[in-house]
Amino acid sequence: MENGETMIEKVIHIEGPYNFDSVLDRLNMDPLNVVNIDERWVKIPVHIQNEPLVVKVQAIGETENPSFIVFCKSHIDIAVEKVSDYLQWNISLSDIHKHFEKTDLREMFEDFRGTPLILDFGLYTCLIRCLIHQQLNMSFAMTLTRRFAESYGEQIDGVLFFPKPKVIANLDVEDLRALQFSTRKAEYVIDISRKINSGELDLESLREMSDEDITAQLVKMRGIGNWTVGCFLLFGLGRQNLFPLADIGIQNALKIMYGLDEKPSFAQMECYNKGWSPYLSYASLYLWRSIEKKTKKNKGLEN
DNA sequence: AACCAGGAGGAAT
DNA sequence: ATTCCTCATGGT
Repeated sequence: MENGETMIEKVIHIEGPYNFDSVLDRLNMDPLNVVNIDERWVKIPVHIQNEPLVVKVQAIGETENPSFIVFCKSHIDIAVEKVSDYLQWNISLSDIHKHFEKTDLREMFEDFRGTPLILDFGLYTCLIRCLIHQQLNMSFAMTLTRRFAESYGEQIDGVLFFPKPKVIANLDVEDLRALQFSTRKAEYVIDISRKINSGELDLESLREMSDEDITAQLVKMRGIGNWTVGCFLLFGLGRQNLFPLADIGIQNALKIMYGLDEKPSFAQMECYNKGWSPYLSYASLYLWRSIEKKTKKNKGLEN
């Protein structure tokens, strides 16, 4: 991109509302992502025919009339397809906003209008990130993820590509313990990587399956519980009707929203969310958004 | 300085 | 089928 090699580019228009600045804001919370808030772009690591390729996406439109320029060195059409999936450009947020106008999340959806669900950059990436995030505060979870990616990933054109299953499959528990993983978490991550590497677990094949079938299959594996499958379905596959009951963030958001003295029970949560189906994932997303703290970096950019 | 974190597994009921 | 305990370590 900066090295003089020829770039191909393509302009994409999509249906609004779609607030790309909120996307950049979220991506920017993860130090692994290469984001420029002022110039409104992000560089996304994709694999095309097993070859790594950096794709830069820059916004040139606004929330109600969103458009982008996509830049990369080759395979522009496949690259656009990939980033369309990751950034969920094919999902109509106007329908979803219409649905929530009739619910008690109305204000929240107005406040964050056009905030799309975005996916992790790859299914393996998503699954491992979910595993690492289990029971950890966001800050430490990011630290662990960063150490993991920097230690075993690959840096290409200034973008860090997430480690491949093959590399992690060959590690010992001690290697991840050295990064301050717990022994258990290290075992989970390595075991699952080995299963993927050996072909015993094929994440791509899950794309065709129902949420229920995927859950049944994944929960059997050591280290993957309901919460992790929920996150995988949501941030890996972009399934629209997930509501992670066990998630402390959702619980805290509901507690604040309804002015509860304690975190809500599962039964209460099921009761609140009745009207939000079949877009529970978006309810979850906006609830998370409602309690997100801004990073120091973003605070500095306000006003 | 306790208590909690965008949980999960295993043992003890 | 539930309830309780442990795991590692950083944040608050």
